Amino acid sequence: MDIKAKLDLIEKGTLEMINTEELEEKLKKEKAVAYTGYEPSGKIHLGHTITVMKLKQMQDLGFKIKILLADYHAYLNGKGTIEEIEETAKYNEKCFKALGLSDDTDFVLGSTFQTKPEYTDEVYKLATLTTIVRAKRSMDQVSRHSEHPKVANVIYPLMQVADMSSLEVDVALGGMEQRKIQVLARENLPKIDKEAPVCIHTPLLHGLDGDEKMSSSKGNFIAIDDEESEIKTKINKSFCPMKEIEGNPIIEIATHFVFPNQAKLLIERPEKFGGNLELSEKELIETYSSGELHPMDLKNAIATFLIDYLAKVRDYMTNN
RNA sequence: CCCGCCUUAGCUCAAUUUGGCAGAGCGUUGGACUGUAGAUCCAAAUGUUGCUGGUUCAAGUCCGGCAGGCGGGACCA
Repeated sequence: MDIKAKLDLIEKGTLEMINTEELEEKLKKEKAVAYTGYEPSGKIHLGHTITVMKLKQMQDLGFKIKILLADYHAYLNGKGTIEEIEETAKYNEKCFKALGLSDDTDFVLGSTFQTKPEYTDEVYKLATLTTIVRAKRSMDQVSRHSEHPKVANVIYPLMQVADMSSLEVDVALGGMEQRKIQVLARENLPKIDKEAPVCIHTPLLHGLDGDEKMSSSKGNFIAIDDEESEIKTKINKSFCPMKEIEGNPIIEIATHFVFPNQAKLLIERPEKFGGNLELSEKELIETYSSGELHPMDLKNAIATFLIDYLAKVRDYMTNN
């Protein structure tokens, strides 16, 4: 596959790449490193899965994949004691493997390197380069909002920037909520004589309740190891306004999971409502916006799809 | 180190001057209405009132101690 084709593949489904020219250079490298950091989370859900799938795709294209299990970051973000978080990290590692990343994937626990002298030295250097306002702003979409924000909130982004240098990352992949931290890295790493990675941002999934963001703290997600019945119930309870595409979580699941995976979505429908349909992405959008496709039929189709799509994951989770 | 204020349901907060059955909104759950969800309407559930000792027939409320949070002051050779 030529480089142009690889670039197109990587760009597919992303919101932005900063920037494409640099990524092209990275693609000429032998084993360029792509990384994503995740705060250990009680459940790995479809939102996480968007980035994991992108990592998997890049792995297939020859990238070395490093996943940071960001235990200290979670700790700084008030997600629990470091012991609890490390338990969760183990579970998350299993989830990521279940999603199909190969054995060549490096899983790195943050605390294994984030206290080393070279690392803290870089954090301190970054601390002298970053204003408090800038650091706080970079955390707007990432940190828990507290009436009593902690110093931890401004250490967090500095560490994330230092991670990229310590893990020798060529490409940093993350959801759009990471953008401000990533840009901070692009800006400040060169100032401490480190190379800034290419930054790639993927879209955020709306919560099943229609909330801005699917998030484990809000319970508005499909977890990758949810039971079949749970998937059905959750999809059925989901926000899904008739004819509306924008901000519709069920349509988003179709866009981000069905169609990258298969050309058509089978909609099983009783005869009295028009009988079965097989729709391409474009057709789905048209049919749904026109009102010809009822939300309930779409929901049933999506639930069926997800149950099948996540079957391998459930198997892996129970057998490993 | 000193002083003041705060801590009540998952969340935001009520519970007056003067101690008298711990409440509301939001959220959650369930029903009604929709061939989904939401919106709307109806209904329900939920408490170690931060912890602890005391006063009292009776304490969220008064007194003491402790913890956590917030603000201020002091110290600055």
